[in-house]
Amino acid sequence: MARHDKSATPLGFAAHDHTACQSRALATADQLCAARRVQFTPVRRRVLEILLESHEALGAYDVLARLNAEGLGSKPPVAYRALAFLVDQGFVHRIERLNAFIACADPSHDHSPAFMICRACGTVAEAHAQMPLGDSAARSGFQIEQTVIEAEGLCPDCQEVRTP
Amino acid sequence: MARHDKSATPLGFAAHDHTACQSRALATADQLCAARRVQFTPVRRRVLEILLESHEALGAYDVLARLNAEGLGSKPPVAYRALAFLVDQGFVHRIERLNAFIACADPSHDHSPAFMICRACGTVAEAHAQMPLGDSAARSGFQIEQTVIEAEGLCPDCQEVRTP
DNA sequence: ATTGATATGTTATAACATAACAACCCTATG
DNA sequence: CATAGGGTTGTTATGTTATAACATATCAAT
Repeated sequence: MARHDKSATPLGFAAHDHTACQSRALATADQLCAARRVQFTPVRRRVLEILLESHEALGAYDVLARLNAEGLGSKPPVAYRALAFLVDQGFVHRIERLNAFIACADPSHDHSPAFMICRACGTVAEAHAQMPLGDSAARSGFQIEQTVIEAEGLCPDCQEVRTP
Repeated sequence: MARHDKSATPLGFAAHDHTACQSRALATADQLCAARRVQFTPVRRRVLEILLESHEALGAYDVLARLNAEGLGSKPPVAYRALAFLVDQGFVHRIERLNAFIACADPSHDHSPAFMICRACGTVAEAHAQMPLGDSAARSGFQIEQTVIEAEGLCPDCQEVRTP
Protein backbone atom coordinates (compact mmCIF):
# COMPACT_ATOMS: atom_id res chain seq x y z
CA MET A 1 0.00 0.00 0.00
CA ALA A 2 1.60 3.19 -1.17
CA ARG A 3 0.23 6.50 -0.01
CA HIS A 4 1.66 8.98 -2.41
CA ASP A 5 0.29 12.42 -2.81
CA LYS A 6 3.00 14.32 -4.54
CA SER A 7 2.48 16.43 -7.59
CA ALA A 8 6.16 16.17 -8.41
CA THR A 9 5.20 12.91 -10.05
CA PRO A 10 5.75 13.35 -13.77
CA LEU A 11 3.78 12.24 -16.74
CA GLY A 12 6.74 11.82 -19.02
CA PHE A 13 8.94 12.48 -15.99
CA ALA A 14 7.95 16.11 -16.30
CA ALA A 15 5.99 18.17 -13.82
CA HIS A 16 2.40 18.63 -14.87
CA ASP A 17 -1.04 19.57 -13.63
CA HIS A 18 -2.01 16.23 -12.26
CA THR A 19 -5.52 17.23 -11.30
CA ALA A 20 -6.22 18.10 -14.90
CA CYS A 21 -4.52 14.90 -15.96
CA GLN A 22 -6.89 12.91 -13.75
CA SER A 23 -10.09 14.66 -14.70
CA ARG A 24 -9.30 14.50 -18.38
CA ALA A 25 -8.77 10.76 -18.17
CA LEU A 26 -11.99 10.27 -16.24
CA ALA A 27 -13.97 12.41 -18.66
CA THR A 28 -12.57 10.47 -21.60
CA ALA A 29 -13.48 7.21 -19.93
CA ASP A 30 -17.01 8.49 -19.32
CA GLN A 31 -17.41 9.45 -22.94
CA LEU A 32 -15.96 6.25 -24.31
CA CYS A 33 -18.11 4.07 -22.06
CA ALA A 34 -21.20 5.93 -23.17
CA ALA A 35 -20.22 5.65 -26.82
CA ARG A 36 -19.50 1.96 -26.46
CA ARG A 37 -22.60 1.26 -24.38
CA VAL A 38 -20.66 -0.36 -21.60
CA GLN A 39 -21.31 0.38 -17.95
CA PHE A 40 -18.91 2.59 -16.07
CA THR A 41 -20.03 1.31 -12.69
CA PRO A 42 -18.96 2.69 -9.29
CA VAL A 43 -16.40 -0.05 -8.72
CA ARG A 44 -14.90 0.39 -12.17
CA ARG A 45 -14.84 4.15 -11.90
CA ARG A 46 -13.32 4.04 -8.45
CA VAL A 47 -10.57 1.67 -9.55
CA LEU A 48 -9.68 4.01 -12.37
CA GLU A 49 -9.66 6.94 -9.95
CA ILE A 50 -7.35 5.06 -7.62
CA LEU A 51 -4.93 4.30 -10.43
CA LEU A 52 -5.10 7.90 -11.56
CA GLU A 53 -3.91 9.19 -8.21
CA SER A 54 -0.29 8.66 -9.15
CA HIS A 55 1.94 7.59 -11.98
CA GLU A 56 3.05 4.53 -10.14
CA ALA A 57 1.78 1.10 -10.97
CA LEU A 58 -0.41 -0.57 -8.36
CA GLY A 59 -0.81 -4.28 -7.81
CA ALA A 60 -4.29 -5.76 -7.91
CA TYR A 61 -4.15 -6.31 -4.17
CA ASP A 62 -3.17 -2.70 -3.53
CA VAL A 63 -6.23 -1.64 -5.47
CA LEU A 64 -8.30 -4.20 -3.61
CA ALA A 65 -7.16 -2.87 -0.25
CA ARG A 66 -8.33 0.59 -1.25
CA LEU A 67 -11.69 -0.70 -2.43
CA ASN A 68 -12.09 -2.67 0.75
CA ALA A 69 -11.37 0.37 2.91
CA GLU A 70 -14.17 2.14 1.08
CA GLY A 71 -16.66 -0.69 1.32
CA LEU A 72 -16.62 -1.39 -2.39
CA GLY A 73 -15.49 -4.98 -2.37
CA SER A 74 -13.01 -7.07 -0.49
CA LYS A 75 -12.37 -10.18 -2.52
CA PRO A 76 -9.75 -10.53 -5.27
CA PRO A 77 -12.19 -11.13 -8.13
CA VAL A 78 -13.77 -7.74 -7.55
CA ALA A 79 -10.49 -5.97 -8.20
CA TYR A 80 -9.40 -8.27 -11.01
CA ARG A 81 -12.70 -7.91 -12.81
CA ALA A 82 -12.66 -4.16 -12.65
CA LEU A 83 -9.06 -4.11 -13.82
CA ALA A 84 -9.83 -6.48 -16.66
CA PHE A 85 -12.65 -4.21 -17.77
CA LEU A 86 -10.44 -1.13 -17.67
CA VAL A 87 -7.67 -2.89 -19.57
CA ASP A 88 -10.18 -4.11 -22.17
CA GLN A 89 -11.45 -0.59 -22.65
CA GLY A 90 -7.92 0.75 -22.92
CA PHE A 91 -8.16 2.94 -19.81
CA VAL A 92 -5.50 1.01 -17.94
CA HIS A 93 -2.38 -0.86 -18.94
CA ARG A 94 -0.87 -3.87 -17.32
CA ILE A 95 2.86 -3.69 -16.63
CA GLU A 96 4.10 -7.24 -17.07
CA ARG A 97 7.39 -6.61 -15.44
CA LEU A 98 5.70 -5.50 -12.23
CA ASN A 99 2.54 -7.57 -12.28
CA ALA A 100 0.82 -4.27 -11.77
CA PHE A 101 -1.49 -1.76 -13.40
CA ILE A 102 -1.30 1.85 -14.38
CA ALA A 103 -3.81 4.33 -15.75
CA CYS A 104 -3.41 5.03 -19.43
CA ALA A 105 -1.90 8.40 -20.25
CA ASP A 106 -4.14 8.85 -23.27
CA PRO A 107 -7.17 6.57 -23.49
CA SER A 108 -8.64 8.50 -26.39
CA HIS A 109 -6.50 6.79 -29.01
CA ASP A 110 -6.01 3.12 -29.44
CA HIS A 111 -2.32 2.55 -29.17
CA SER A 112 0.28 -0.03 -28.44
CA PRO A 113 2.01 1.38 -25.39
CA ALA A 114 5.59 1.29 -24.20
CA PHE A 115 6.79 2.11 -20.72
CA MET A 116 9.75 3.45 -18.83
CA ILE A 117 9.86 2.21 -15.27
CA CYS A 118 12.05 3.90 -12.67
CA ARG A 119 13.45 1.22 -10.43
CA ALA A 120 14.15 3.73 -7.67
CA CYS A 121 10.90 5.64 -7.26
CA GLY A 122 8.52 3.33 -9.08
CA THR A 123 7.22 5.98 -11.44
CA VAL A 124 6.08 4.60 -14.76
CA ALA A 125 5.97 6.83 -17.82
CA GLU A 126 4.15 5.88 -20.95
CA ALA A 127 5.94 6.48 -24.21
CA HIS A 128 5.66 5.81 -27.87
CA ALA A 129 7.90 3.24 -29.44
CA GLN A 130 8.66 1.94 -32.86
CA MET A 131 7.76 -1.65 -33.60
CA PRO A 132 11.09 -3.07 -32.54
CA LEU A 133 10.55 -6.51 -34.02
CA GLY A 134 9.17 -5.62 -37.39
CA ASP A 135 12.26 -6.82 -39.20
CA SER A 136 12.67 -10.10 -37.38
CA ALA A 137 8.98 -10.79 -37.64
CA ALA A 138 8.83 -10.03 -41.33
CA ARG A 139 11.83 -12.22 -42.07
CA SER A 140 10.56 -15.17 -40.09
CA GLY A 141 6.91 -14.80 -41.02
CA PHE A 142 5.81 -14.26 -37.45
CA GLN A 143 2.54 -12.38 -37.21
CA ILE A 144 2.71 -9.93 -34.34
CA GLU A 145 -0.51 -9.15 -32.55
CA GLN A 146 0.82 -7.28 -29.55
CA THR A 147 4.18 -6.24 -28.21
CA VAL A 148 5.23 -5.66 -24.62
CA ILE A 149 7.88 -2.96 -24.36
CA GLU A 150 9.03 -2.08 -20.88
CA ALA A 151 12.28 -0.31 -20.16
CA GLU A 152 13.64 -0.26 -16.65
CA GLY A 153 16.16 2.23 -15.36
CA LEU A 154 16.44 5.53 -13.57
CA CYS A 155 14.27 8.56 -14.10
CA PRO A 156 15.91 11.98 -14.23
CA ASP A 157 15.15 12.75 -10.58
CA CYS A 158 16.53 9.47 -9.29
CA GLN A 159 19.78 9.65 -11.26
CA GLU A 160 20.88 12.52 -9.09
CA VAL A 161 21.00 10.30 -6.04
CA ARG A 162 23.53 7.49 -5.95
CA THR A 163 21.74 4.19 -6.29
CA PRO A 164 23.96 1.12 -6.40
CA MET B 1 35.00 -16.51 -33.96
CA ALA B 2 31.46 -15.83 -34.99
CA ARG B 3 30.40 -19.24 -36.08
CA HIS B 4 27.07 -17.98 -37.22
CA ASP B 5 25.50 -20.09 -39.84
CA LYS B 6 22.35 -18.23 -39.21
CA SER B 7 19.54 -18.14 -41.66
CA ALA B 8 17.21 -15.19 -41.52
CA THR B 9 14.74 -17.27 -39.59
CA PRO B 10 15.12 -17.08 -35.84
CA LEU B 11 15.89 -20.29 -34.11
CA GLY B 12 12.73 -21.81 -32.78
CA PHE B 13 10.50 -21.22 -35.78
CA ALA B 14 12.76 -23.02 -38.19
CA ALA B 15 13.68 -26.65 -38.42
CA HIS B 16 17.17 -27.12 -37.15
CA ASP B 17 19.53 -29.66 -35.67
CA HIS B 18 18.28 -29.37 -32.15
CA THR B 19 20.75 -31.85 -30.72
CA ALA B 20 23.57 -29.65 -31.93
CA CYS B 21 21.72 -26.63 -30.63
CA GLN B 22 21.56 -28.18 -27.18
CA SER B 23 25.11 -29.41 -26.99
CA ARG B 24 26.49 -26.13 -28.26
CA ALA B 25 24.61 -24.24 -25.55
CA LEU B 26 25.80 -26.62 -22.86
CA ALA B 27 29.38 -26.45 -24.05
CA THR B 28 29.25 -22.67 -24.07
CA ALA B 29 27.84 -22.66 -20.55
CA ASP B 30 30.61 -24.99 -19.43
CA GLN B 31 33.27 -22.74 -20.89
CA LEU B 32 31.78 -19.55 -19.53
CA CYS B 33 31.37 -20.98 -16.03
CA ALA B 34 34.97 -22.09 -16.05
CA ALA B 35 36.14 -18.72 -17.31
CA ARG B 36 34.08 -16.90 -14.72
CA ARG B 37 35.00 -19.26 -11.90
CA VAL B 38 31.43 -20.00 -11.00
CA GLN B 39 30.16 -23.47 -10.30
CA PHE B 40 28.11 -25.26 -12.90
CA THR B 41 26.64 -27.69 -10.40
CA PRO B 42 24.45 -30.70 -11.20
CA VAL B 43 21.22 -28.90 -10.35
CA ARG B 44 22.16 -25.87 -12.44
CA ARG B 45 23.30 -27.96 -15.36
CA ARG B 46 20.22 -30.13 -15.23
CA VAL B 47 17.91 -27.12 -15.19
CA LEU B 48 19.64 -25.75 -18.26
CA GLU B 49 19.36 -29.13 -19.96
CA ILE B 50 15.66 -29.25 -19.19
CA LEU B 51 15.12 -25.81 -20.67
CA LEU B 52 17.17 -26.78 -23.70
CA GLU B 53 14.88 -29.66 -24.54
CA SER B 54 12.52 -27.39 -26.40
CA HIS B 55 12.05 -23.85 -27.56
CA GLU B 56 9.08 -23.39 -25.29
CA ALA B 57 9.24 -21.48 -22.07
CA LEU B 58 8.82 -23.48 -18.87
CA GLY B 59 7.47 -22.21 -15.59
CA ALA B 60 9.60 -22.57 -12.49
CA TYR B 61 7.23 -25.20 -11.15
CA ASP B 62 7.45 -27.19 -14.38
CA VAL B 63 11.19 -27.23 -14.00
CA LEU B 64 10.80 -28.11 -10.35
CA ALA B 65 8.56 -31.06 -11.18
CA ARG B 66 11.26 -32.42 -13.48
CA LEU B 67 13.96 -31.96 -10.87
CA ASN B 68 11.78 -33.63 -8.30
CA ALA B 69 11.17 -36.63 -10.54
CA GLU B 70 14.92 -37.03 -10.82
CA GLY B 71 15.62 -36.63 -7.13
CA LEU B 72 17.40 -33.33 -7.56
CA GLY B 73 15.24 -31.14 -5.36
CA SER B 74 11.58 -30.74 -4.64
CA LYS B 75 11.09 -27.34 -3.07
CA PRO B 76 10.51 -24.08 -4.98
CA PRO B 77 13.71 -22.34 -3.87
CA VAL B 78 15.80 -25.06 -5.49
CA ALA B 79 14.35 -24.32 -8.89
CA TYR B 80 14.23 -20.56 -8.41
CA ARG B 81 17.85 -20.41 -7.29
CA ALA B 82 19.08 -22.45 -10.21
CA LEU B 83 17.04 -20.31 -12.59
CA ALA B 84 18.34 -17.12 -11.01
CA PHE B 85 21.89 -18.36 -11.49
CA LEU B 86 21.30 -19.23 -15.12
CA VAL B 87 19.64 -15.89 -15.78
CA ASP B 88 22.52 -14.06 -14.06
CA GLN B 89 25.00 -15.88 -16.23
CA GLY B 90 22.99 -15.13 -19.35
CA PHE B 91 22.25 -18.77 -20.14
CA VAL B 92 18.53 -18.40 -19.65
CA HIS B 93 16.05 -15.59 -20.18
CA ARG B 94 12.92 -14.87 -18.25
CA ILE B 95 9.80 -14.24 -20.32
CA GLU B 96 7.83 -11.70 -18.31
CA ARG B 97 4.68 -12.16 -20.26
CA LEU B 98 4.58 -15.84 -19.41
CA ASN B 99 6.23 -15.86 -16.01
CA ALA B 100 8.45 -18.50 -17.48
CA PHE B 101 11.98 -19.25 -18.58
CA ILE B 102 13.70 -20.21 -21.78
CA ALA B 103 17.24 -21.21 -22.67
CA CYS B 104 19.21 -18.50 -24.37
CA ALA B 105 19.74 -18.99 -28.07
CA ASP B 106 23.26 -17.57 -27.94
CA PRO B 107 24.86 -17.31 -24.50
CA SER B 108 28.24 -16.49 -25.92
CA HIS B 109 27.48 -12.81 -26.42
CA ASP B 110 26.04 -10.46 -23.90
CA HIS B 111 22.89 -9.15 -25.44
CA SER B 112 19.61 -7.56 -24.69
CA PRO B 113 17.14 -10.06 -26.01
CA ALA B 114 13.75 -9.71 -27.63
CA PHE B 115 11.21 -12.47 -28.09
CA MET B 116 8.44 -13.60 -30.35
CA ILE B 117 5.94 -15.79 -28.56
CA CYS B 118 3.49 -17.94 -30.50
CA ARG B 119 0.22 -17.94 -28.61
CA ALA B 120 -0.90 -21.10 -30.35
CA CYS B 121 2.01 -23.49 -29.94
CA GLY B 122 3.96 -21.77 -27.20
CA THR B 123 7.20 -21.64 -29.14
CA VAL B 124 9.39 -18.71 -28.20
CA ALA B 125 11.95 -17.39 -30.66
CA GLU B 126 14.71 -15.07 -29.65
CA ALA B 127 15.39 -12.14 -31.93
CA HIS B 128 17.37 -8.99 -32.11
CA ALA B 129 15.61 -5.69 -31.72
CA GLN B 130 16.45 -2.06 -31.96
CA MET B 131 16.27 -0.02 -28.78
CA PRO B 132 12.67 0.99 -29.22
CA LEU B 133 12.67 3.66 -26.54
CA GLY B 134 15.91 5.42 -27.28
CA ASP B 135 14.18 8.56 -28.47
CA SER B 136 11.68 8.85 -25.66
CA ALA B 137 14.35 8.08 -23.11
CA ALA B 138 16.77 10.63 -24.51
CA ARG B 139 14.13 13.34 -24.62
CA SER B 140 12.95 12.73 -21.07
CA GLY B 141 16.36 12.02 -19.58
CA PHE B 142 15.42 8.50 -18.56
CA GLN B 143 18.44 6.21 -18.21
CA ILE B 144 17.56 2.80 -19.59
CA GLU B 145 19.28 -0.17 -18.00
CA GLN B 146 17.27 -2.97 -19.50
CA THR B 147 14.36 -3.35 -21.87
CA VAL B 148 11.79 -6.10 -22.03
CA ILE B 149 10.59 -6.70 -25.58
CA GLU B 150 8.12 -9.50 -26.06
CA ALA B 151 5.90 -9.80 -29.10
CA GLU B 152 2.97 -12.16 -29.02
CA GLY B 153 1.27 -13.53 -32.09
CA LEU B 154 1.26 -16.47 -34.45
CA CYS B 155 4.31 -18.25 -35.76
CA PRO B 156 4.45 -19.25 -39.43
CA ASP B 157 3.32 -22.82 -38.77
CA CYS B 158 0.34 -21.81 -36.68
CA GLN B 159 -0.91 -19.27 -39.21
CA GLU B 160 -1.36 -21.97 -41.80
CA VAL B 161 -3.89 -23.83 -39.73
CA ARG B 162 -6.38 -21.00 -40.02
CA THR B 163 -8.96 -21.53 -42.75
CA PRO B 164 -11.61 -18.81 -42.54
C1' DA C 1 39.78 -28.68 12.97
C1' DT C 2 38.24 -24.46 12.30
C1' DT C 3 36.83 -20.82 9.41
C1' DG C 4 34.68 -18.82 5.54
C1' DA C 5 32.55 -19.06 1.17
C1' DT C 6 29.26 -21.24 -1.65
C1' DA C 7 25.50 -24.23 -2.53
C1' DT C 8 21.54 -26.98 -1.28
C1' DG C 9 17.54 -28.49 1.69
C1' DT C 10 13.36 -27.21 4.17
C1' DT C 11 9.63 -24.68 6.31
C1' DA C 12 6.54 -21.38 5.94
C1' DT C 13 4.30 -17.78 3.86
C1' DA C 14 3.73 -13.91 0.66
C1' DA C 15 2.02 -12.27 -3.61
C1' DC C 16 -0.58 -12.81 -7.73
C1' DA C 17 -4.69 -14.83 -10.12
C1' DT C 18 -8.96 -17.38 -11.43
C1' DA C 19 -12.86 -21.05 -11.45
C1' DA C 20 -17.33 -21.68 -10.00
C1' DC C 21 -21.50 -20.47 -8.24
C1' DA C 22 -24.92 -17.37 -5.80
C1' DA C 23 -27.25 -13.05 -5.58
C1' DC C 24 -28.53 -8.73 -7.33
C1' DC C 25 -30.32 -5.27 -10.51
C1' DC C 26 -31.82 -3.68 -14.44
C1' DT C 27 -34.94 -3.49 -18.52
C1' DA C 28 -37.41 -5.52 -22.29
C1' DT C 29 -41.20 -8.10 -23.43
C1' DG C 30 -45.51 -11.17 -22.71
C1' DC D 1 -47.46 -7.15 -13.36
C1' DA D 2 -44.08 -10.78 -13.74
C1' DT D 3 -40.64 -12.94 -15.24
C1' DA D 4 -36.76 -14.03 -18.14
C1' DG D 5 -32.29 -12.74 -19.62
C1' DG D 6 -28.01 -10.16 -19.56
C1' DG D 7 -24.68 -7.99 -17.15
C1' DT D 8 -22.48 -6.94 -12.70
C1' DT D 9 -21.09 -7.86 -8.10
C1' DG D 10 -20.39 -10.91 -3.92
C1' DT D 11 -18.25 -15.00 -2.00
C1' DT D 12 -15.90 -19.36 -1.44
C1' DA D 13 -12.34 -21.89 -2.51
C1' DT D 14 -8.32 -22.87 -4.71
C1' DG D 15 -4.56 -22.54 -8.01
C1' DT D 16 -0.16 -20.46 -9.37
C1' DT D 17 4.08 -17.93 -8.88
C1' DA D 18 7.72 -16.33 -5.78
C1' DT D 19 10.64 -15.40 -1.68
C1' DA D 20 12.16 -14.83 3.34
C1' DA D 21 14.41 -17.17 6.77
C1' DC D 22 16.91 -20.56 8.68
C1' DA D 23 19.29 -25.30 8.67
C1' DT D 24 22.62 -28.37 6.60
C1' DA D 25 26.27 -29.79 3.56
C1' DT D 26 30.56 -29.32 0.99
C1' DC D 27 35.04 -27.96 0.25
C1' DA D 28 39.22 -25.19 0.05
C1' DA D 29 42.45 -22.58 2.73
C1' DT D 30 44.32 -21.43 6.82
